[in-house]
Amino acid sequence: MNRKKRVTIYDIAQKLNVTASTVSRALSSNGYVNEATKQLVLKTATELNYKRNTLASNLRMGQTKTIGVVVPRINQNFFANVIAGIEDITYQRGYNLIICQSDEQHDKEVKCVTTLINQRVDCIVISVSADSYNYDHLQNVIDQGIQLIQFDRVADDLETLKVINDNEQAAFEAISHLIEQGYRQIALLEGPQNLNIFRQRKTGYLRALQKFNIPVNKAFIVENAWTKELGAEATRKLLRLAVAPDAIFASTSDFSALGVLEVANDLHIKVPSQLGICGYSNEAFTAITSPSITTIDQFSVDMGKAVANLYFDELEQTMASVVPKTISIKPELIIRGSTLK
Amino acid sequence: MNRKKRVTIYDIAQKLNVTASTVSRALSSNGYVNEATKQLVLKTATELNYKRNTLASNLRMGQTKTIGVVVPRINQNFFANVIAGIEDITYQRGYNLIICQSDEQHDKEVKCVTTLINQRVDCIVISVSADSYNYDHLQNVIDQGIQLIQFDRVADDLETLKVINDNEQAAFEAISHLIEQGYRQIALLEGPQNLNIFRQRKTGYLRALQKFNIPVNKAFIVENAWTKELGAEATRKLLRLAVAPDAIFASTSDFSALGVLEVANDLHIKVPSQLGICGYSNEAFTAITSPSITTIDQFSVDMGKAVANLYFDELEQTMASVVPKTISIKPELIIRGSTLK
DNA sequence: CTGAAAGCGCTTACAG
DNA sequence: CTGAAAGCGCTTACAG
Repeated sequence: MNRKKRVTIYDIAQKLNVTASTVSRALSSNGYVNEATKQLVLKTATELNYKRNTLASNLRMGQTKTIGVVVPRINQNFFANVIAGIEDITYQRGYNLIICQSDEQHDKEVKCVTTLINQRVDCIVISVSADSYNYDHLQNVIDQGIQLIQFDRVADDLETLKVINDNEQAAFEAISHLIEQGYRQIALLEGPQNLNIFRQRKTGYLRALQKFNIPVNKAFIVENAWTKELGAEATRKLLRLAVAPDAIFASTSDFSALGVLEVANDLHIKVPSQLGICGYSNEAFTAITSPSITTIDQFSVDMGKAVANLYFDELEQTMASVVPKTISIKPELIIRGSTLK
Repeated sequence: MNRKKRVTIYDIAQKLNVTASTVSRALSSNGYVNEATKQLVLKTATELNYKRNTLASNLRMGQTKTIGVVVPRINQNFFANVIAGIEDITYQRGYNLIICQSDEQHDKEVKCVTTLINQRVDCIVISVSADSYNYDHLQNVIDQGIQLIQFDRVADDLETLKVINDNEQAAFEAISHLIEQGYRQIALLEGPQNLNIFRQRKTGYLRALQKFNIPVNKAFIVENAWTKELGAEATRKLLRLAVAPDAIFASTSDFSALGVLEVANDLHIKVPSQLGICGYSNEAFTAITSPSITTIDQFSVDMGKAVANLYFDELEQTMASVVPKTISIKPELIIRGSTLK
């Protein structure tokens, strides 16, 4: 380690013939310090290019002003946006962010959480991975007295602060819209049902069909059509059915919806007249396909901000044990060419 | 702070009637410890749900195993991918990442860097903001004895480790391709020239024209057409020229190229026959527009991995002062419909 | 208003 | 193989 010797409060103290206590008080504006001394300390600190050692400070103070974030994938649009939103708020408050990605693997997620606990972060913000099979590691966070906020993909049973999208309502509105446009044979591409978000979207789908008295056709519900490729594959199968769907709700993602669109184009099936398509997430590309794709905007940056604000709001009531609380953000159906007959 | 008292090595020591020294040695597998004692310590540690306090450990050890990353925007595809790449490698090495975004603002960038210095990160990885006007803060990093790696947008003069794309060559190849396709009136949408990447792309553009003996038309070079809107605006102006371009190289980004394409479509100008379009970055959407857009892939995830690997490789030669070194990644021209006559 | 002292939780040379 | 002690760089009650 070619680490150079760094200047500490002792260096400043020595130079000014005072003690470290005084320097510390001057630098942190904590406790009484003679104004003249204070100015002198401040001046000397910049002269010597002093940088407070946050490590030592944190260790002493028992808090790190750091929030740990665990997401399945950093470079997935939705999560990147949530992180940006969190950063926006936490930065203003002088907090740092430690970011980890679980790569959708439960084991890696557990390791990430452990690391964050070891780092003594003040709060852990998490959206669980797709193959999560238990939540002991999250319980552990709570047991360690670290704040825990879940967002988007949450473990329902765990009583924590949560920020979610109203997925059920969004799906309900999407399907209602399809029905109003005259579609009747509506297929659902669903995601892993161990994730709350996909369960909820399915519920919204079923609720809408029920409301409009449209029978559920099990052949129309395709499991795990998450990617573009899987969406395309599912579409090919669906379109081969004796009674083929006249609309497909890719509840997993816009990528999946894109797969649907590409297959439709390949087969010269006209969208939206012969086949309606609705995606989920409002990825940038949905606006520029032809036709453009109807989708659902999740307000991801706002979601991140809500997460961060929740932390700061709940922290104010510092001593009190945290009351579980869920903030639900209402997504918005963005109606575009792919469903407008 | 409802922080609970956490279990420390002293708690374990007390329970086992040994000292903290022994516990520490057992936990870190450092120095001699009786195998039986060691197992006992390990067992007790898990029983008590002990988590090492990384803060204290780092303070004592003088390193944090943490890398700070500063990017203009976390939720920009390119940067999100680079971060994911960095994370992939650093995670394997047990390193943490602290992420900051400068929001393209020099002042915020300076603050981010200061925070990271205070955090005593072992290394700072940065891609500078668009309005950077000096690099004192980066010099400061070096002065503090912290490793500095620049990537993509770098301060050329600063002698540090760098990972860059060969922007000039990429632009050169893109323009050469356009010329080979028969385009002769090639316009350039350029980005802020204080950023090296945009200077280099311009150089590549000029070099290609020169090679093929095509005179430079100053009216064809449009400053600062960075976004979709600005790209569109620039295109409208360019197409109104007495001698209008027959191809546009949106060297700033694919978003800009998308703006070009949309204007062309609006004006019923045929792409690629009447107008060729080339973007930069290989954003996902470029593959699915119609026509699809020729662009340049930067291998962003690989770039992130290269950054991280560079850190670990140079660290091995620990004591030696770091020799400035630049790794150049060769981007790849992705030829698509928008330039294939 | 300032100083002396203890302590945050760890690690590690030094004895034994 | 284990313990006693010092120290990483701060902060803060307690005296004065």
